[in-house]
Parts: sequence; C-alpha cells; structure tokens
Amino acid sequence: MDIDKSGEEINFPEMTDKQRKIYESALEIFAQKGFSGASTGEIAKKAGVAEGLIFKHFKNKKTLFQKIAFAVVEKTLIPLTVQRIKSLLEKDYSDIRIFLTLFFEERLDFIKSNQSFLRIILQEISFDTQLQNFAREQFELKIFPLVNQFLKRHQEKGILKPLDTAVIIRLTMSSLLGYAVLRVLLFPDKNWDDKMEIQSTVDILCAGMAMGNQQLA
Amino acid sequence: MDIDKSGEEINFPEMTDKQRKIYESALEIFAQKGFSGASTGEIAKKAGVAEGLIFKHFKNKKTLFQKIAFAVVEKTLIPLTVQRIKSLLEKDYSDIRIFLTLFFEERLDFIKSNQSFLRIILQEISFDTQLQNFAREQFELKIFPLVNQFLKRHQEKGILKPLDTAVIIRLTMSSLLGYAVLRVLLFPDKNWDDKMEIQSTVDILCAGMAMGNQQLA
Amino acid sequence: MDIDKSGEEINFPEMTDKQRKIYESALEIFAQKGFSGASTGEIAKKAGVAEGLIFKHFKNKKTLFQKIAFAVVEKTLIPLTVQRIKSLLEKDYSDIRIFLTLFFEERLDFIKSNQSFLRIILQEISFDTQLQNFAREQFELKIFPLVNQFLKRHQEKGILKPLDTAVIIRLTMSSLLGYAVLRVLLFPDKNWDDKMEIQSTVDILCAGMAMGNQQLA
Amino acid sequence: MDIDKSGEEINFPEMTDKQRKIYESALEIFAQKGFSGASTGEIAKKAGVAEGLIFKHFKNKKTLFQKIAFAVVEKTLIPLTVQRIKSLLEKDYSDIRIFLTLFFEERLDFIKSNQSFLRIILQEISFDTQLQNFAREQFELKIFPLVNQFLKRHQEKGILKPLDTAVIIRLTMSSLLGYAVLRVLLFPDKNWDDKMEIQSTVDILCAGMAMGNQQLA
DNA sequence: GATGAATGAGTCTTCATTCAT
DNA sequence: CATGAATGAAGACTCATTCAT
Repeated sequence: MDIDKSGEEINFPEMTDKQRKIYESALEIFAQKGFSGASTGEIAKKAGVAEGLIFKHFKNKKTLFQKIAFAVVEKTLIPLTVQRIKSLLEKDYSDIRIFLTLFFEERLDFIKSNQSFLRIILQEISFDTQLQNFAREQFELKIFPLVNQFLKRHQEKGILKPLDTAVIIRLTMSSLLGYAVLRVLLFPDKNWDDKMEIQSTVDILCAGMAMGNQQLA
Repeated sequence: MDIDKSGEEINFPEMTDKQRKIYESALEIFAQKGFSGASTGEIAKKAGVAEGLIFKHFKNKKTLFQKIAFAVVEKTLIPLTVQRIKSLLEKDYSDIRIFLTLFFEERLDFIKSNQSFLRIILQEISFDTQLQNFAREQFELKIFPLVNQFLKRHQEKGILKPLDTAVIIRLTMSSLLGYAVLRVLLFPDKNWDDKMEIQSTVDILCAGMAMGNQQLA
Repeated sequence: MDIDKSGEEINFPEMTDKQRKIYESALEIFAQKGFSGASTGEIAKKAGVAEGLIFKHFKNKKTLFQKIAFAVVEKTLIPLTVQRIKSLLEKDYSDIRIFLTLFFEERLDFIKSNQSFLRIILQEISFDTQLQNFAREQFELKIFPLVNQFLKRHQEKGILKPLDTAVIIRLTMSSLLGYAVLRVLLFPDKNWDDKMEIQSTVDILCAGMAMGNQQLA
Repeated sequence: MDIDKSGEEINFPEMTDKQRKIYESALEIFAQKGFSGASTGEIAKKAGVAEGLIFKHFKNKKTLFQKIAFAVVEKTLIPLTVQRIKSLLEKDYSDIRIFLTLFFEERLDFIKSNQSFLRIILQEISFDTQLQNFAREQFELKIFPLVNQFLKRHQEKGILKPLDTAVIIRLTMSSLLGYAVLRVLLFPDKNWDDKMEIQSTVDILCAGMAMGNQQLA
C-alpha cells in the first residue's frame, strides 16, 4: 500500500461510505492494472459492495476512471504538493543547492509514496485533452505562483541567475521527472543510491542556475 | 503512422508475409490502446488475416505482446539508435554544447518518430523484469561503449570535466527523458518551442559538465 | 426424457429457478453427448438462459459437470435406490429365487428409467478417483447395510448358503450389471426377452447361492 | 501402453507408414479422451505428421474414428480372441470348472491388455447401429461357432447340462463383463483379489450349468 | 504423398451494465 | 440506498478442414 497517510484525510464529504469504498478500491486497482485490465467485478469485490452499486454512483466504468483521475489531481496531488512544499518555499536560502537538494529529496519521496495516484494520471493524461488542460490549470493556479514567487525572491537577492522562471521550473521538473521515471517506474529493482544521484543532478543544475560563488562539491 | 521509415528495412526474414502483417498490426494497436485494450480480433482485422492465425504463430496474446516488446528493443530501437548516433559520435567537438544540442535534437526527433515502439516498451517494462534486464543489457552492450569512448576522448582533450561517465550519461538521458515525456506523452498539444527548450537545457547541463572556457549564451 | 418422475421431487432448495434449469439441461445434454461433446451454449439455450449465467453459478464447465456427477449419486441414485429396494428387503422369502427375480426386474427397470443419470456417472467415474471413492462410500453407507442385514437374516433361516455376503452382493450386482450393459447400453435395439433372460440368470445364481431344496426350473 | 504385443503383428498391408502412424496415434488418443475430447492436431503431432495429412487419408475426424472402431473389431479384437481361446477350446475337460476358471482368467487378462481397443468400442457402439450389427455378425461368425461346438461336445459327454447354448454363453459373458467393468473401468485402483473373485463366480455359475457330480469347493 | 499456412465457425469465459426486489 | 441475478456482446483461444506448394 503506497497511499500517503496524510493524503487520506483529504476526503469527500458528499460521498457515502460505500461510495468512498468504491472510489478507493477502483483507484488502487486501476493503478495496478490499468483501465482495461481492471474489472468492475474486482473493484466491487474489493470494495465489499454489490456489482450493481458501482453503476448507481458512477454511470459507467469510463466515468468512474475519469472522475478518479480528475479528483486525484484536484483533491490529492495538488493539495499534498502544496502542503508539503510550502514550508520549503517559505524559507530563504543563501545557497540554492541546499534548497534544490531538499526539494529533490522531498519530491522523490512524494513520488514513491504516491505511485498509485501518479500511475492513474500517467495512464490517462496522454489520451485525454481535458485532463491535460485541467492538470495544467491546477498547476498554474496553485503551484506555479508559490514557486514563482520563491524564485523571484531569490533572483532579487542575487542567489539565482535572472533566467526566465518558467524555464527554471521546467528544467528542474524534467530533470526530476526523468530521474523518477527511471528510478520508480522503469528500474525500481536496481540498486539506486538516491543521495548520490540527487547530489550529481543538483550540482549540475546549480552550475547553470546559481550565481557565481556557490561552489560545486 | 509514426513508424520510422528507415526502421522498416530492418526485418524478420524468417516470417511469412501474414505473420509480419500480424506483427505490425499488433505493434500499432498495442501502442495505441495498451495490452488489455487491444483485442486480437481487431489486430487480425487490421492485418487482414483470420483471427485464429494469430495463435498459430504466437501461442497467445501475452506472448505476442512480449515478442514484440523484445524485438522492438533488439531489432528496432537499438539498431536505429546506433545507426543514428554513430556519425554524431565519430566527430570531435571543440565545444561540447554543439554536440549536446545536436544530440538532443536528434534524440527528440527519434522519440517523435518512434512513439509506437516506445509506448510498447514503456507499458511493459515496468512490469516485466526480464525485459528490464534485456533492455539494460542491450544498452550496456551496444550503446554505452560508443558513448563512453566518445566521452573519454573528450575528457582527455580537456573539453569535458573528468566526471564519472556513467553519471554524465544518466544525467543527460534523464534530462532528455524528462523533457520528452512532457513534450511527447503528456502535453503533445501544447505549443512547444523545441529549439529554445533544448537550448536552455543544454546550456545548464554544459555549465555543469564542460570545462571552463565554453561560455553560456 | 428418461428422468424418473419420483426422482424429480428430490430437489435443491438452495437453487434459484434458473440455476435449476441450467442444472437439469446440463444433466440431459451431458448424458446425451458426453462432457466434451456438450457445449455450454447448447446447455444455456435449452435452459432458456443467457450463456454467461452458467458461469455465475458454476465457475466453469468442468465444475458444472462434476457438481452434477456428485449430486446425481448423492441426491438421486442413492435415495431412489433406497426408496425402491426397501420394500423388497423388508419382506421374508421362503424361496430366494422369488426375491432375486423381483430384485433383477426392479433394478433393470430402474436402470432403464435412469439412463441419463447413469451415463453421467459412467463417463466420469473411470477418470475421477474422488467420485469413485464418494460413490463407494455412499454405497457402503446407505445401501450395503440394508442388503447385508437382509442376506444375514435369510442365511440364519437356512434359505441362503453361508457364503460371504460381500461376495454374494458383488456377484449378483455384476451379473445384473453385465446384463444391463448388454441390454441397455450396447444393444438396446435387439429384441430382448427380459423375463426369460432374468429367469435364466436367476436360476443359475440360485443354484450356487440357495440352500438345497429350492429347485431350479 | 496397453497394446497387446501379439496383436501388433496383425497389420494393414494397404497402409503407408504415415497412415499407420496416424491410425495408431488416433486409436490411443481416442481411447484416452473420447471422440470429442481428442483433437486432430494432437493426433497429428503424436503421429509425427502434418495436420493436413490426416484428411488426405481419412476424409474427416468422424470417419477416422469409425474406421478405427470397425477395424478394431475385425482386425484386432476378433482375431486376438480367436487365437487366444482356440487352444482352450480344443481340449476336453472332465470338470467344467477347470475350463471356466481358465477362460475367465484368460479373458480378464485380455481385457486388461486391450483396454484401449475396448474403450474405443464402448464409446461408439451404443450410438452406432451399424457397429452394433457388425460386432454381432463378427461374433456370430467367428467366435460363436467355436464356442458352440465346444459346449455341445461337452453336453454330449454329460459334463454340461443340456441348456440352450446361447443362454450359457450370454450368462457367462455377462458375468465376466460385469466383473470386468467393475474391476477395470470403474474401480481399477481398488485392491482386487482376482483369483478369489473368479473362483467364487465360477463356483456359482458351475452350480447352475454343470452336471451333478462336479462338486463346489 | 506430404506439408503447414490459412481459414472461419465454434468454444468457453469474462465483463460492463441493467433491473426486479 | 443496496443487492445480486441476469443479460448479451465481446473476448481469447481451439479446432476441423482446405489448399497452394
């Protein structure tokens, strides 16, 4: 079970108990087996409800899946992210490498703990333009401003080079994503030395983004 | 159809015409719909053969899928990659940024043209340890030595910092992968300025990996 | 339809109507065509239900067949046999030939009326050790004691020779079975004179088993 | 493999090697799995020939099966029986029990060694009137006269009671058949004491058929 | 004669979905 | 709200049979 415990508190007050059970079981099974690989029968069994009940609440399988995908973004991934990075972003750093290292560690940990949620999104998002837009909007509305403000503050202080903040964010994110895909999805069984890998990545990123006197190791 | 034309020449001489048709149709449909989402009926129809014939040649759906996944790595992705990067790696560069830019452009182009193949691999590889090992072996045998030799040569010339070549390769690859996932899989419909994005990425990577006098833009 | 009418009253209260319909149709079709020769589609059609319903209740075709085979022994063949031979065994006979004649007639009639059930068992029993044991147990528990007590009583009265009752039973049964196999299974279309055949058989058996003064014809 | 070795010499000169291979493989597989349970693919594989070849020689599966059933009667069961019982029937017996014991032992041994052939016949004969007639004809033509002459000879000598020989034969055969069905088909795994069982059966049969002074044990 | 690729109807089974209770 | 029996279409897979070589 890789469900983030703090995430479970973020709940859906409008749902009945059984509805929520269905939702949670579906989430887990979709994450394990993909949309087509999961069967409503299995979901119902895991949720401890009658098969028919799923269709009282969710109309059909596709809808159930999509509702989950959207809700995962809005109710889980975004809030959890905000909650977790807020404290990191509130502080001021004299050396950006310290921040980046903490950030990468935190995000990798987040990805590890929330694989179920992420797998759901990865499955769906490349086929569903609506979800793409929704995810982007949510990101731009709730995450981007926080990070942007943080970056600008440190650029003003001369800690960061005056690059386009969107570029900084994308680069940082894609480096992280690249590592995470290799680390978590493709080769989870390899012996990874996360500390060292993050260190190397951060060093190189910093060399490009940080102002002069912050030395590499 | 996003099948790389030069790739189609790499064929399977032991296959009959219909067998190859099955193989190709299956590849495309699996890439579009995933393993469970694809039906053998649809594959047969697209291939223009009787459904039963699939099972004469491939025993079952899972085997068909796996054979494709393995063959894609061995007969398509690896040879195409070798063929395409060889000319890049034969030259000597006085500024590593020139190489990295060409490399990123080439690889992104490759990823765009071979989405079908890559999607197949991505689907399967996170569940199939055998495929993971096979892919890693093939990479370490056929790609790594080429790149390694190139890097060592440029380190000796003082163009590259004397970092562990494995780290350089992983970092470069994961930056590329991260960008490609965003660019091709997750948000293919966004307006991307590839030239600019690659430029920024390369600049930052170079700042970390290149020796002193190669200036950033 | 060769289903024994009195047998139909022995039913399965836990079954729904459709479930029973499936059960009955399957019984008949398996009896006619054997396990592999029967198709679930045909069974469903005969039962007037959707084919899928069979698998809601019985998991798979083999299970359906086995459930039927076991139930036929326990719920039909054994109870019917007990019910039918009980009255024969309660009486006392001064000439064992009278009993044997009645017994053979009754059993042959029973076999004729319950061919469906018997064919099911014969198909399965030579391949299924569990069914063999179950059938033997049921016989030894519910039939053997009745007959044994009857034989002992008549041995004490000096009507029957003091042979091992197990041997008497096996001989009588196998003579009956041999005749029944020829009569009902192998050559049902021949013109049989059952009265005469039974008479001859009984005469010879009696000569071996009955005490002295009971004369042969 | 329960094929009688002496039987294999009785061959089909008009068949090619492969045809005979098909015939033999089919015989064995039909015997094991029944008509519907056997597949032509499996038969071809076991015979080491291409699937299509079966249909060059035998037109279709049903025909193959029927040809086998008829040939088994004509070329195997009858000749083997004749060959084996001839020596038994040529002698003269002063006590019919000696003959019957030898006969039962020989026949039980025969049934044990030729189960494959017998299972084929049992499957088919109850559904196929032609085979019924053919089997009866063959029996009446090739076996009955031998036995009949033997019985008449011993009746004339006062060893056997002057009963209808057809009745004697049927009774003897059905006693044997009944025992064999229990012994070989239904409960092959039970611990049988064949000697004792045959002894008891023969004793009782003799008491009915033999003339007075041949005492029971 | 012999092969084995190819067919297409058929088999068992699963599954999303509906509906009476 | 909740159940689970029932459906029917579709799924993967098998198999007897044909045919070009």
